[in-house]
Amino acid sequence: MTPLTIKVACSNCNLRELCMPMGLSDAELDRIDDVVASRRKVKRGGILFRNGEKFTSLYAIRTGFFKTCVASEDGRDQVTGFQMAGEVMGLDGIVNDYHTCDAVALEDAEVCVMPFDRIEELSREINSLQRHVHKIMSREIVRENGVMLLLGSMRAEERLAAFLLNLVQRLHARGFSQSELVLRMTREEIGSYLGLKLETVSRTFSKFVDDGIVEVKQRHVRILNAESLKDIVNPKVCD
Amino acid sequence: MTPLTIKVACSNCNLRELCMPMGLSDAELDRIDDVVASRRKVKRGGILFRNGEKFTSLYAIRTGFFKTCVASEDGRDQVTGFQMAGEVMGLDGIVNDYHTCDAVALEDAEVCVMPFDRIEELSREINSLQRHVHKIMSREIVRENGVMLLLGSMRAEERLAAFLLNLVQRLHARGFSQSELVLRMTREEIGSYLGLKLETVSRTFSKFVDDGIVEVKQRHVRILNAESLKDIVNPKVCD
DNA sequence: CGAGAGATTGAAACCAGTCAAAAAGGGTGG
DNA sequence: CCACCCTTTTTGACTGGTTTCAATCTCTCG
Repeated sequence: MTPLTIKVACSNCNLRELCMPMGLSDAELDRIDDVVASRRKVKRGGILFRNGEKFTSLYAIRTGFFKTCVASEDGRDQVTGFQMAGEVMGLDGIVNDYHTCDAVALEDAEVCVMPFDRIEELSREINSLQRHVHKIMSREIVRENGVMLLLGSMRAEERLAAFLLNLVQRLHARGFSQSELVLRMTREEIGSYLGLKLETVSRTFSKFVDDGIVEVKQRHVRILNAESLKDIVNPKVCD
Repeated sequence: MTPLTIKVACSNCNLRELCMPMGLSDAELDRIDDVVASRRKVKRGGILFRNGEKFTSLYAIRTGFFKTCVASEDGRDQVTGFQMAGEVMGLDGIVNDYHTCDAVALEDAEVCVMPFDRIEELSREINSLQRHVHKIMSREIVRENGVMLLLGSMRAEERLAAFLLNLVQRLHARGFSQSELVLRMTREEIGSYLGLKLETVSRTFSKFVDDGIVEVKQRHVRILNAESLKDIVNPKVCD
């Protein structure tokens, strides 16, 4: 007989190869279970944390899909990232003890709440956890470097191509198709992330369809020619 | 009599309020001195570390001024930041054990080399150091969020205004003037950072001069009207 | 003093933005 | 189950900010 309730724990989470416990031994895994204080469900459109809110915890996504966005004083805002299962949110809050962005669920979601003081405590004892926390933060820095390159020097087609390739690659790492994906976000949110207007995103999708590179039906995208996408991102200079 | 050589140590560094040892007690300060393994001088134009190089250490700037830049495969590159005294470089290297950007000195510089395994070791023992390391990484994430907002949604004038205000604010924190600064980088490097061409940077400077907001003489900039700059960055919506 | 890197300025081209209208979905309530 | 409303998406025409290309100018440094 299976027990009625399965223990809330990293050790039996199917994301353990991707998420916080990555690279930990079984013994260490048991100890990290204490870090996950609780789970929290967030409905589509719901807010996990918002700009200005007190920072207490990091959040690991169990299911669902999020966007994070920052806003300037005059109301402009910018999507800074899209996060999926196994990814960690909330790192922005550490420096000033309050969050500097909003985290919004783009579909019904569930996250593991990891109080940061517990993480710090435990990572003093478990070297591989300490290392892992550092890597997660460093990975975010490197990711943002890439986005800066994209925003600073790419044209609309290059940005959208890079975006699609990145999404599909991350989905593939989670066992989904390499060529098909369902966008969880609107054209406007894609545009905000890529520094483009929603009309430009739409037009660029249409162009890719005309060129036979992708099929698009609303939010369903099928990549017909990944090589072309890669060529768009990194044009080969021939001379 | 003063000793002939002053010990290479955080405890007698005039940047200790700004740099790695920030917020540590005197006792802890003595221990963190061990982290700084050595100093390294980098000449103007010299490279501290480059993309692909093995990651071993973080670097705290003692004197001088750096830029960091990433490059895409097809040769495009993007300045991801300008760093000055007391700021830490190399965080990008943690995640994959090699650096993913270049760090180039824009003037003769000296850095403190801090082997990362020593930092990890010591931050297991000294809570405030652990916290500080986390804050430094988080600060970099938040900074990059701000740059994404800038690159994604601001126009040329807004970008340059934000850039000048940011620079002068950081210089002021280091005891320099609130209204005068010397740019250590070329128009092209500013443009790369701001996602603009060098001509656009130059034109925008000229426009600010015409508007009486700044005086510019080559790399010397005097801010005549900081309020105007702030208004440009955050236009007041009046309705 | 001359050479070369860096900066400024002008004119034309172009990519993305803006404004506007229409089409396509998706969800809700009768 | 269908009609209707609202959000999202697409497409067109036009505008405008930035880039591109080119010429000139200014400093710095050997």
